[in-house]
Amino acid sequence: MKKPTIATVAQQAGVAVSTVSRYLNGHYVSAPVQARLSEVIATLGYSRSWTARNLSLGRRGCIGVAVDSSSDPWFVQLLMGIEEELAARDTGLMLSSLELRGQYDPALVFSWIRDRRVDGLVLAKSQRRERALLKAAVEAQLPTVIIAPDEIFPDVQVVRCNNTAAGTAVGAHLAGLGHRRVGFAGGPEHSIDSKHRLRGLRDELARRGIQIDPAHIFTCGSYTSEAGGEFAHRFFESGPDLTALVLANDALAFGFTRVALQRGIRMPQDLSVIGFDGLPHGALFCPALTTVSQPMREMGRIACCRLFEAIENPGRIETTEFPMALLERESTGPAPGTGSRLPALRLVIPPASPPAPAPTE
Amino acid sequence: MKKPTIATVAQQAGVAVSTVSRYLNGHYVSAPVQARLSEVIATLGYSRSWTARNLSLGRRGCIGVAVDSSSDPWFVQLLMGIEEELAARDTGLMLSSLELRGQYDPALVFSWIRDRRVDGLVLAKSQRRERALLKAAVEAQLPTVIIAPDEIFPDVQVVRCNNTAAGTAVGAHLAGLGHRRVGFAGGPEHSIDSKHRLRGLRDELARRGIQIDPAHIFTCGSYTSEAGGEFAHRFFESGPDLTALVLANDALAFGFTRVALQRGIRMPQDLSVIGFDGLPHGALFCPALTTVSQPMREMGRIACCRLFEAIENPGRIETTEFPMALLERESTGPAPGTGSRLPALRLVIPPASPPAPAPTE
DNA sequence: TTGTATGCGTTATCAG
DNA sequence: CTGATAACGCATACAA
Repeated sequence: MKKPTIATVAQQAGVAVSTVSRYLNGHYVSAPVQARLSEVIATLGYSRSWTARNLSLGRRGCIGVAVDSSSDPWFVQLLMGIEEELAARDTGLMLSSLELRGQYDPALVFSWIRDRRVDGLVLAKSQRRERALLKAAVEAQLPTVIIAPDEIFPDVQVVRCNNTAAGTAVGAHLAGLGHRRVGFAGGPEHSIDSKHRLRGLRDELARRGIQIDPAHIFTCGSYTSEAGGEFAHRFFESGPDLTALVLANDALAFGFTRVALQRGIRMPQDLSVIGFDGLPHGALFCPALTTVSQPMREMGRIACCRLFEAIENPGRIETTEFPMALLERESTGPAPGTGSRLPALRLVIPPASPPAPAPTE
Repeated sequence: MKKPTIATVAQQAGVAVSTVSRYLNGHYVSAPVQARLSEVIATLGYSRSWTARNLSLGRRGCIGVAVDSSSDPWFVQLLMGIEEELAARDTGLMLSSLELRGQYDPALVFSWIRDRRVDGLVLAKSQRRERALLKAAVEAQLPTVIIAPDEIFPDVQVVRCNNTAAGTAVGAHLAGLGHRRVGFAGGPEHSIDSKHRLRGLRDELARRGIQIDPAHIFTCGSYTSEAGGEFAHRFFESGPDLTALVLANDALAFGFTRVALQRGIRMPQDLSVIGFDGLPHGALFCPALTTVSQPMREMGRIACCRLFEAIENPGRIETTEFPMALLERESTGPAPGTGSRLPALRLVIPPASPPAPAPTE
């Protein structure tokens, strides 16, 4: 018993295939025929072939999604949103980690564009090096939307967050806690996100009469936790006089926190630390990382919507901006008050009774 | 200027479309024709339509991948491997998080099966509740492979890890560090993985003359970090006499560690903790979590390979088993030696000079 | 409102 | 080895 096709349905219902097609696509069909068709389709268990439909329509039935690494926890949240929207549209997905094999290799995405292997493209976290990719996509007239680009790209649809406002929120938060000596550690040299986050922070602090010493504006060189860890060593060696440090993203903050903890720094008693992005596993750390979160899932969803709009109706270029939200966890606290902050010796009393000693058998 | 088709190529080369098709699929074509075609194709920039090809071959050109949540860090690693293999085969992918909207909903995957929306299915971490799904797939004769099932499923291809051996490795590791009082905290009640990991651990310890007190075998009820945290509270309330605790996976260990740290437990000095899975971000914690890692990316890759084999040549049922590898990080250490392990008072000396006191402006 | 005929780009079958 | 030609399943002008 073969799978029923549109022809089977037409025959069973005593109408022409084109009528069935129209019915399927919501075009005009008389009420009685409509009823008959819905019945026949149900009893036959018919479902249309998306492959054939796509061929006829000249579509691929799938979109391409490219990102530095598809295991990036930030991207993963995005993917949830993309998945959600895609499921609703019975559309597939092709994934490309630009750094899948350890080094940057956009060849796959270029081939998608060249061969029109996908109906549209979403690029997450595009940087300067993605320019060629964007250019190719625009020239091929392939609908494209970029999410949270860390560089300025004209002529492309953008879904991003308001990083300046996020910086402002951090400034307000830290100032509210009484911090007056605040530092900032940026990511890559030319990162627009870092610049915006810093600007928001600086402006908000300035508004409250607090200046950031230019010597306390650092750069980590990248957005990885490794870079955060390396920076931490440099930071503590130089022993800057700060009560709070803002890192340009969560990954940096993770790496930094780990090294700080290893060095015996108490958080937030000795130093308040805050990141950006709102990665879920930041809540698992001890102390849990205070951060400013992006609505990543929603961003993924909306990016997909925009992309499908563009596929159906090309030409529109628009930017959607989301707010970020302060996620107050445990790594920020009141600024150290009076007295020495250099605890040469600390007393720690475990709250619960730990396991008794192991008998030496 | 339209996109060239196989017909364009045939015409330009002065041969029939069927010849071009054969050439494209690596069938027999005379050398001169071969040369001519490769030339024409290059100058024309021709690339074939996968949609049309799939229609003709009766394929969908994409596979379905289902998992509890596509943001699960374990799955994410798997996805890298899947992505890798898929890219090599120009195949798309449909994603379904079974718990995308907060509750279990396999409807989407059922519809994939019913409508044959995908060429094959990979199910990650299947549990008892996935039985109906598996049954439907088998009945529909849809090629399927399951990765790391936590339940016994016959008649399906399986890619899994050797959990018993992993338990053994943990046993050897802990015994080597001098631990003699070891506890184990399992996941869900009926988890096969938990059982196997425990069995390996127990057997190896027994082999070395160490018994696990049945009272020291706990269950967390699930595999989440929340469950790990809740368990930690119960665990410390009861104050069991242990020097090492093995948790059935990394997520549990994360939750447990956090609570332990909050309670002032030093790790590994007071208690050694170890998990299973080898999630990358376990290395970011302080202390970094010692664990037994699965080669997740490779598992994803191989699962895909098996799936494609099954698609081309159905019928074969085989199980591929991978070894797990001890990943020694910082949360395990020598068992506390002689003397009291109850540090009523501890001295902590920060290794580096922390920031100087903030002046009270 | 419905039916007819044709195209979408490939692959496979079967003669030559 | 190569060339016609019939599927593959659906959408859509165009005619009725």
